[in-house]
Amino acid sequence: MFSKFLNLDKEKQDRIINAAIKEFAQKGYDHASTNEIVKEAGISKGLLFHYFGNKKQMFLFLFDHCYELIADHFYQKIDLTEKDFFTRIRQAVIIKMELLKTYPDLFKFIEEAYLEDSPEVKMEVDKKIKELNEVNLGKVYEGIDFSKFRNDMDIEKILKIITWTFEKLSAEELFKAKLSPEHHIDYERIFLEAEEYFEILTKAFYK
Amino acid sequence: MFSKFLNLDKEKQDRIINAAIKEFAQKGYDHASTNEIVKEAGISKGLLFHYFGNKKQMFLFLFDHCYELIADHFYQKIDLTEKDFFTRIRQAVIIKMELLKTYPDLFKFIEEAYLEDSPEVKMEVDKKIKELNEVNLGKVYEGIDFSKFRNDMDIEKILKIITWTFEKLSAEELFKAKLSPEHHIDYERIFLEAEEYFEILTKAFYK
DNA sequence: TCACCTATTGACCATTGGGGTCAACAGGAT
DNA sequence: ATCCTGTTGACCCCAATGGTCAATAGGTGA
Repeated sequence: MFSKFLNLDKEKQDRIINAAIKEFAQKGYDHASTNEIVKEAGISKGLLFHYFGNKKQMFLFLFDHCYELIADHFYQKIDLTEKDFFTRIRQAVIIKMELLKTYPDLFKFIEEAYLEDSPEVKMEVDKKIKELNEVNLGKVYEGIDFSKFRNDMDIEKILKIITWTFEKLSAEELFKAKLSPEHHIDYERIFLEAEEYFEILTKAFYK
Repeated sequence: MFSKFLNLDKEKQDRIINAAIKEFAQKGYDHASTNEIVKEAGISKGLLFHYFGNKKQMFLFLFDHCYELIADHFYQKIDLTEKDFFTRIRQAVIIKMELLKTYPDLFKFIEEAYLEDSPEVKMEVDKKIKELNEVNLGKVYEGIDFSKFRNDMDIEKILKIITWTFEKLSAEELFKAKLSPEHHIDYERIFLEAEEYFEILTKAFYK
C-alpha cells in the first residue's frame, strides 16, 4: 500500500513525515494544506499523491506510523524490571526527547489527532484510538514499587503532579525554542534542569 | 471606533465575542473564517463588518478587550495583602474559573495570539505583548511570604510545580468536557478536586 | 396610516486556495 | 535508441474567503 513511500531513504521519508505532521498538528485535518506540506518537504505535489493516494490515506498512515514509532521506542528501551518510579519516568523523558530530536511535532500531532473531529476521518481515528487503549494503557506504570512514596497523600495525585511537571517543563522548553530565532533546542540543558526537578520531587514525595 | 459594538446589550456582545475568540483560538488568524463566526454568533455577515470594519480590526480589538477583561478581574479581586501563596493562588484559580464560565475560550485565545505569526497581524500583536509585559509581569507573586516554604529546595521551581499542577488540572478538565456530549463543565467538582491538590502541595512544600 | 430612520440581512462579487490529475521529463540501465 | 522508474508543476474545477451594498424589518412620531 505505502511501499513506494517506505522504500525511500530514511532522510527523505523523515522530511516528508515532519512536514506533514507539522501541518496537521498546527491546523487539524481539514485546514492542513497539501500545498504547504510539499513546499515544506521540498517535493512536488504529484509525488505526494503518488506515495499516499490522497489526503485521507496520508493522514491515517501518519497516525499509524507515528504511533508505532512511539510504541517501538518505548517498549524497546524502557526497562520494565526497574521498580523505581523516578528512574522509570526519567527513562521515559529521555526517550521522548530523543524522538523529539528527529520528529519535533510527533507528540503534538498525536494529541491533536485525538481531538480531531473532521467528519472525513473522525470515525477511523476513533476506532484506532479505541483499539490502542485496550492494548497499551497503563503499561508505563507497570511493576512500580509504590511503597517508597509517603503514605499520607493520595498516590494517584502524586503521580499526576510528577508527570504533569515534566510535561509542562518540556512544553515550556518547546515554547522557548519557538520564540528563539533558529528554533534551536538545547537538550543538554533541559536534561540538567529535569534532573533538578527530579531531586525536588523525590524529596517532596518519597518517604 | 467600536462604540457601535460596545453599545449592544451584554448578552449579544458576549455571543459575538465567544464565537470570534473560539474561531481564532482554534484556527489562528489566517484560517479563522468570518463566515463561521457569524454562523456561531447567530448574526448576519454584514453586521459583523458593520461593527468591526474588517477582520484585522476585529482581531486586534478582541485581543485588547480580552486582555482588559482578564486584567480587570484579577486586579479587582485579588487581595494583594494576602501573603500566603496557596491562598493567593486559590483566588487566582477561582477567578480563572469564573471567567471561563462566561468566556470558555478566553485563555486559549490569548495563548494562541502570543504564538500568532500571520504577517497580517504579527507586528501589532508583538508590540502589544511587549507593552503588556513591561507593565504586568510578576504582579501575581507580589508580597508573598516565601518564608513558609521549606528551604532545602529551589523556591522558583517549587512555585512552577504548583502553578503547573493547577494549569494541567484545568486543562485536563477542559479536555474531559470536550469529550463529553454536552460539553458540560462541573465547576463544583473541579473546585473540590483542586482543594485536594492544595492539601498535598502544602504538605509537600511548606515547612 | 404613512413617512422616516436605524439596525440588520444575505445574495453577491472577485479572488484565493483547496485537493487532485496527468502529460511531460530526467536520467540511469539495457 | 529504447525502456523504465521516479519526479515535476502547470492545470482543473470548485468551495470558501473577506468584504459590499441594495433591500428590508420594524420601531417611532405625526
